[in-house]
Amino acid sequence: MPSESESVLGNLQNYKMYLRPNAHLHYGKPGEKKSNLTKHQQNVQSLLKIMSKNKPLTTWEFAKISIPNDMAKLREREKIYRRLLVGRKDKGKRSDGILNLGLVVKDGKSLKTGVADKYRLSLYGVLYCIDVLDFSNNEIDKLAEKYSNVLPKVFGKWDYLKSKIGNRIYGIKLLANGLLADNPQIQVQQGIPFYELMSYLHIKFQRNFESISEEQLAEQISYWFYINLLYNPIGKTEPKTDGIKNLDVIFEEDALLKKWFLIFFRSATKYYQQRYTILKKSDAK
DNA sequence: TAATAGTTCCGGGACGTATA
DNA sequence: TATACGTCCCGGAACTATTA
Repeated sequence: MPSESESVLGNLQNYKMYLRPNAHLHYGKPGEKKSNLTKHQQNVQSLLKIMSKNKPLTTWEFAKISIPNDMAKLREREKIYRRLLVGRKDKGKRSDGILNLGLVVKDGKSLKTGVADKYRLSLYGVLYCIDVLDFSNNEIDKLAEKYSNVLPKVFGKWDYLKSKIGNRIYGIKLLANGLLADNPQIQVQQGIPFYELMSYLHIKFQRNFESISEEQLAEQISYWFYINLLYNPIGKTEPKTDGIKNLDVIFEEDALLKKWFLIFFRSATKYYQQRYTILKKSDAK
């Protein structure tokens, strides 16, 4: 049950068009030097970084990570973090926190004393970290480990995927950078339905422009990830096989994953067949 | 066992400074 | 200059650990 203080997430187009530029505006852009950031922006980024390395935690626990020994300073830091997350009220005016923008979500409760909310990055928070915080591959690995249950088909299989495709796994950076790859001008090798599948992916989720559940968003991101692996710039290496068989390297030891992807592939095929039939019937001759 | 101290979480506000 | 932010105050509730 999302409360009024939490934001509603949209699909990937929404991320590209609104959330990502908005987050850049408020909390910093990729490649921006740390010295150019306001203190507030640095605070937000350092909190996001802590979140990327941990499971869901309370504001108190986040503060404790930075200040383990000094109670007075710890209380102060806890307050800073809580205000960054949930916003604050000053002279009757309310200003939003990062929970409101959608980079962070509540996930679970701590019952140590009373009830306290736990927080973690949203999927877009994850993408923002990869996009802006200049993560090394090791940091992405760590993030994938902690967020494996949020993005099960990618982060949940991270080590397996890495053993199969190596560094191409970090192609997730392209998505974080806002590259949806649904542009027909992107050139791929013949016989690879890269553009067709990417386009269909966006068609499939277009109804979710304004609102999407986290599970559905994880699906969209996961499809994007595997479709992206089909991409090979022309002239680099000749493909040994055609079409989505290129993904068999990954799928051969994971039948469920293969099935999941094939269902998507077939519904794409069906979609284009139906469209083609409509065109065919309306041909003036 | 009962009092005391410490921890975790929440909230409000004053006030000076930084940012637009 | 209006607004947002940082820093420093404060107190209450509810629980746990320590001490006497």
